[in-house]
Amino acid sequence: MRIGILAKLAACDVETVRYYEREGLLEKPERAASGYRHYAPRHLEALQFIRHCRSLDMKLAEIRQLLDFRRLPERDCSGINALLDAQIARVLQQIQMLESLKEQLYLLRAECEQRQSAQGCGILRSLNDAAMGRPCPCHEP
Amino acid sequence: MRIGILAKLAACDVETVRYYEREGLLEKPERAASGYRHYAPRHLEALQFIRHCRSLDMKLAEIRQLLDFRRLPERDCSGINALLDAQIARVLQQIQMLESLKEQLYLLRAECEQRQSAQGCGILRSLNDAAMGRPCPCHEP
DNA sequence: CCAACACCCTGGAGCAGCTACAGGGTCAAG
DNA sequence: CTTGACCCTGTAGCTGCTCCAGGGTGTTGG
Repeated sequence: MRIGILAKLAACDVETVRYYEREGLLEKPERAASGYRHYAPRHLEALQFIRHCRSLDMKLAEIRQLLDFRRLPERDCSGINALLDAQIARVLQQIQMLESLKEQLYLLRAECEQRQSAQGCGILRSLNDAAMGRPCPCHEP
Repeated sequence: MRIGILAKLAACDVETVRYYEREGLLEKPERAASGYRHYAPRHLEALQFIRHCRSLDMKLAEIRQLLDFRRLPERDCSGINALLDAQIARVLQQIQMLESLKEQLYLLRAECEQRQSAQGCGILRSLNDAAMGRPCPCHEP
C-alpha cells in the first residue's frame, strides 16, 4: 500500500509518516522502482500503535521504548508500568498547573467587566501592578 | 543596570532577556562603549510584565498586544478582555483534554498490576489491540 | 601590574513534533 | 496526450526558549 493510503488508514498526515520513518520509529518500507514507498500490513499496525500512544500524549522516546517491548515480548514488563506511571504523573501535574492557572485568570478577568479605555481597565492595571511588584489579584499570597 | 542584574531581578535567564529583545518584546537598551547593554528601571518593569504574563501562560504574540495597550492607554480595552477570554477558553479546553487523558491512562494502567513478561502484560496487549482496531480499555466507545 | 575569574558579546544550533513549502518525478483516467 | 492526483527529496518554519563556541570586558586580590 502506498503512503497516502497508509496515512489515511491511520488518520494522520503523509508528512508525519515520513517523519516517523526518519526518526526510526517506523520501519523503512520497500521501494518501488519509481522510488515510491510500499507498506505491508505490519507497517499499518505499527503506525496505529504509534498514533494511539500519541493520542495518550506519550513522547516519541517513550513510544520507541514501547515498540521495543512489542518486539521483545519475553522482556520483563515492569518498564512498561513505570513508563505509564510516569506519564500519569505528568498528566496529573499538568492538570494541577492548569487548574491554578484557571483560578488566576478568573480573578484577573473579574477586574474588568465593562468596555472602557485601557487606562481604566482593571486587567491592565493588575498586570502592571504585578510588574511593579505590587500585589495583584492573580498572584496574591 | 547590566543584563545579569536585570535577569536576576526578573528571575529569568539572561538568554531569555536577549531573546525578548530580538523578538521586539523588550525595548533595546543603551549600550556602553564596551557593547554591554545598560537597562533603565522601565526595562525591568516591562520585563516583569512580560514574565508575569508568561506565568499566566500567555503567548508572546498576545503579550505583544498587551504591551501595545500599555503604551496606548487611551485605546478601548475590549481587546484586552477578549484576549483574556481566549486565554481562559484555551486553558479550560486543555484541562478537559487532560482530564479525559487521565481517565484513559488509569484504565490502561489497571490492565497490568503485576510484574511479568511483556508478552503477558495487559498494558501492551491493550495498546496492541488498539493498533489492530480492536476495542481497548482506554479508547472504548 | 598582572592573573584569575565572573561577566558580557554575537552568531548559530538544538529541543519536540510535526507542518509546509519548492521543485521536481510518476501514474491512472478520460 | 493531457490533466490531475499522487509521490519524492531536502529544507525551513513553528514556539519559547536554552546552550554552546569563541571571543571581549571589568573587577578584585596578591
